[in-house]
This record gives sequence, C-alpha cells and structure tokens, in this order.
Amino acid sequence: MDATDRRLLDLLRVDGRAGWAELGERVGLSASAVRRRVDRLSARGVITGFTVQVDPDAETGPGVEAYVELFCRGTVAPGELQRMLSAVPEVVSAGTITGEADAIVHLRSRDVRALEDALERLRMAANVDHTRSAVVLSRLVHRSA
Amino acid sequence: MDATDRRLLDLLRVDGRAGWAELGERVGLSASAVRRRVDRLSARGVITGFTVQVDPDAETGPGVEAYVELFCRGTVAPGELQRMLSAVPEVVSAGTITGEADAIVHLRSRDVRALEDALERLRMAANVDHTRSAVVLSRLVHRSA
DNA sequence: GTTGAAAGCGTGGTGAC
DNA sequence: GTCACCACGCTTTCAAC
Repeated sequence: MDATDRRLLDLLRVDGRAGWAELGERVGLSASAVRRRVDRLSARGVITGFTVQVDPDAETGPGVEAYVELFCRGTVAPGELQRMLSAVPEVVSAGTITGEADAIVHLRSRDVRALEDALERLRMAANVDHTRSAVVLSRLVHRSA
Repeated sequence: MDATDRRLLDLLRVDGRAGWAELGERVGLSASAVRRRVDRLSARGVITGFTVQVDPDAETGPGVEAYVELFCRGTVAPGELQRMLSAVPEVVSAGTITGEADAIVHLRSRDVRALEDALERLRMAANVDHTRSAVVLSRLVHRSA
C-alpha cells in the first residue's frame, strides 16, 4: 500500500472502467504491473468491488434531500444519537462535528412530507434543543463510497 | 428505461467492470445491444459514472471526514460546480442548498493533509468566495444506499 | 519480492443490415 | 435489435532487476 496504490485508487474512483494501459501511463507503470497491484488490493480487501453510479432520481422519481444540523443541550452522547439516527430510514449519513452545531445529518426521502416526519423524529430525541435544515436544490455529486 | 435496463443496472452495480458480452448473455441480448443501452443510459444521465468501491478503513485506517459549505460570488453555475467537484476524489457527495451557503460538500480523506489539499482545490474553483468547514468527530451512520 | 516486453487472443467499438 | 469486421487492449508468459 504505497503512493502508487493510492493514485490508482483515486483514478479508479473517477473512472472505474479505465483501462489498465491508460492507468499505467498515468502512474508510470506498465499495464501488467497495474493489474497485479489492483488484484492485490482486491485480495487484501481494500478494493471491495467495482460498481456503476446511478442517479437516484431515475429509479423512484425525484426525491428530496436535506442536511440538518443538530444543536443539543448540555453534553452529547454519541451512542444515544447513533441509536436514534439508525432508527430513521431517511438518514443517509450522520456524524458529530466541530463548529456551532453538535451533529450533522444527511436525509433523503421520497417527498417533502416524509422529510418533515423524519425531521420531527430527530427533534424528539433526547438532548436535541433545535435543528437547522438546508434543503438540497440540485444534487451535484453522489458516490456510493 | 424498461425492465432490461433495470436488470443491466443491477448487474453493473454488482460488477461495474463486467464485459458487454457477459452482460448480454445474462439479459438475453448481444454485446453491441448492451453497449447501446448503457451508452443511452449514460447520455440520459441515469448512469453518472463508474467507480471502485474501497473499504474506507482498510485503506489507511479511520480517515478524516468533513462537511464544507461553499459561499459563492454572484450567480452559481451548477454545471461548472459539478465538473469541479467530480474531479476531486475526496468528494463523497455534494449539492446546492437553501440557506446562507450556496452548496455543501461532504469530504472524506485519509488524513488531515489530504483534506486540506482537497479543500484548497474547492476554493480555487470559479466563483467560490469562501468556505466554512466542520470536521467530523465520530461517524454515526453511513448507509451505502 | 518487484517489474517490463512480447505474443496470442479475447473484447470493445463501429458500421451495415 | 443482430451480425460481421478490425483494431485495440487485456492476459499470460518469460526474463530481468
């Protein structure tokens, strides 16, 4: 796992179907050397697979997304927050953060109504004082990680 | 966008590097027919790209995450923003939003140094006036969707 | 252990139907 | 949508570092 491996991963993140030869000339290696490194990364479990990125709107119509900042009273218990957030299906990702807010939550739902319901469930959680939401107008990037 | 297209998307989700001929025999089509369908899905924006799935922890340990708000001067060009953001491997997801900021970007990198580099690339983009970052202290939820 | 070069062959990409 | 074509790139082998 050296700098070349990391460069290969970055290049493959941008284009997962890039040819070995093309990757090779961008990192200064031959095609066969590139393939061996990628195979090794797959065997080690660093690379778990290759996939296609699909626009979520294409399958179930245009949904609604929002980023919600959580402001809590007193101390924040990460464990309790995690249990609460995991119980809300609309939560795509979440984490405690630095800055004014205590945590940020990425929500995705099929319509505004479902979004409001999810928001209300977040607000009901223990220690949550108030929230600040930003609705997503247009999604620019979404990588499945 | 029929049942065959959906089956192709499902197969590509499992293996994004599958050959056209292999895909063809699994959906009952020829290789060139498959390629035309995939090209059409890409042109229509249903397929936004191909990428590699990397185990975040296996790569270089826990890593660092951050949410970055982008504040732009004057009008925001979503297309230009999208091109810029897609070129930065550290970008997990991003979208234009309501509220004070114009856009929010979810970043993940292997260490603070790489995070700073990615941040600098965001700031260099046209019309970006300044940014406000919140570093993730502990990841609470992450669903691969 | 790693790599690069060459040969054979499978596959992608394109055009005609 | 299929079939046929050609060129390119992948895969493998082998020798060398």
